[in-house]
Amino acid sequence: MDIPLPPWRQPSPTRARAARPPLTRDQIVRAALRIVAAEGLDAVSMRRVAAEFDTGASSLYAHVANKDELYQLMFDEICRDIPIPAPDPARWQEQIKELARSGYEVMVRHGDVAKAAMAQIPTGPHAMRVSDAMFGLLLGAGMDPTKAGWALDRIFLYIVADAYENSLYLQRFGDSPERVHEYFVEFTGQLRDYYESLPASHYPHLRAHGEALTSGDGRQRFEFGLDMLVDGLARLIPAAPASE
Amino acid sequence: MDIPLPPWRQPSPTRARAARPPLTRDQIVRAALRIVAAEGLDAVSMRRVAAEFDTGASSLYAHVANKDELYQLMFDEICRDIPIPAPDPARWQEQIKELARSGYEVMVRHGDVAKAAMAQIPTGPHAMRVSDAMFGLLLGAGMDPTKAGWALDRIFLYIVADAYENSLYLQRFGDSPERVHEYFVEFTGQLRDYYESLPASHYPHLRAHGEALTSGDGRQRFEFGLDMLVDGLARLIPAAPASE
DNA sequence: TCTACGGCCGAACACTGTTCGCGTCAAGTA
DNA sequence: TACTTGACGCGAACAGTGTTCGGCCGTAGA
Repeated sequence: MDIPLPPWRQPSPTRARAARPPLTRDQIVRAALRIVAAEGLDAVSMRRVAAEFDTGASSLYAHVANKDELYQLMFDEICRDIPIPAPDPARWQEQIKELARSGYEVMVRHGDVAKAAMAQIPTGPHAMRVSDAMFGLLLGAGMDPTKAGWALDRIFLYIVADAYENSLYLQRFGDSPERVHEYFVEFTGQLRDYYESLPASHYPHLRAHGEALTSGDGRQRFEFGLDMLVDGLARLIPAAPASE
Repeated sequence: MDIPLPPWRQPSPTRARAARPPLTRDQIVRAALRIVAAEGLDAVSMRRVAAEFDTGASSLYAHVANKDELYQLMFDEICRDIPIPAPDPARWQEQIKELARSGYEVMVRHGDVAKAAMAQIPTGPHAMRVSDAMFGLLLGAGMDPTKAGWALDRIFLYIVADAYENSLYLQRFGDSPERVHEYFVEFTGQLRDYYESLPASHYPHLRAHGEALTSGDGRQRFEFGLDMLVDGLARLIPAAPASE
């Protein structure tokens, strides 16, 4: 039973079980995020992630319950990169916008992880840190806790939804990030032409304002919607003069 | 060649090619919507839809380019059910909310078709009819076309995103629609307990307001966010006193 | 020293969207 | 009336997917 192996039959030439570092959740999550950044979320399959460690998909299931949990872990890992501002109640509107922008930027930078974030109550440590900070800003502005909780929910829904929508556009426009802008210009041009070619009898307003409907890029639109939300919030502060 | 078939070998017992009505896009789309209503969007596979006509998946590809186009057609078909209010500029805020509520209701009623609507510029005839109406309300309120276009975009993003999130919750809570409410109550209860069990050193605000954070159902939250958006909109009307 | 256990992993299952190519039926043309 | 053409119907197959099963092995505990 203990016969030494002949030299031409080593226990798999050099690599197999030689000095394999054991898998960990963190390594798996980071590998998945690497794949998202390089190839998009659709490329993140269990087999693809496992291939990053020269192994099969089933090896991952010892560390991660299923793909959904992997998504949650990826989202939480990303939230680590969102900076938290020190609360300054006088500037609460601007601070909410700053935090929202940070979150949006992080999501957009990490491609379509936003998809994994939709419809998840944030329960990871880093996601909750961001939630707690935003909630604190709302409370500090003088809102009652129930409305602050709803506002928190709505603002995050907006951030995640926009980031998700954005990622779907990028995905549709092709894989080359440097060509995205010209594809975008071409696409909005076609869309404007289409609106302007509609019969005015059926779609009078779309027909008349094709130019306005296709103006502005993702950032401008995000900012515009953020203004809408925060301005609407100002009405909910009981005794404050809404804004300066 | 014209020998009559022996009685034990009829041209497929009774049903096969007897009097098959030809497939049409409309029938396919309606069958897909039937499946969504009964079994959820995840059950809508090409094979499943084809099975509704006792045929194979490949038969559908003569009428529908691919699954994405089928999704778009389903979404547009649903938009047919959204009633369009006759514009009354004096009540523009309430009318925007009515139209938004109608859209939300229709999406929620049709389960997770909202998923198919995210990141789609609406180009179907019925979807554009709804867009044109909402755009008209915004213009009628006195907004300049560019801002009205952005507002249109943001409002629909909000509606679709919330409906989508809602459908994901329903899906997660199990298949029985009558049990959804009690699952919801149980889930929010657990979530509240979880928040209240957090270390106050790390998450002071979440810890302190678990009750407030888990209050309100989907409708209340949708309405709250809608108020935020429309109130924020009121600031953009040049010479109007914001509201009555 | 033996035994248990937890991580590793190939194979398999039941799916998915989509394509290929063969049939067959209906309408148009000579 | 005979023939051709073309569109639709559809079984089979391809390349994927998430997940589970069962066996393997190396290490840690009794």
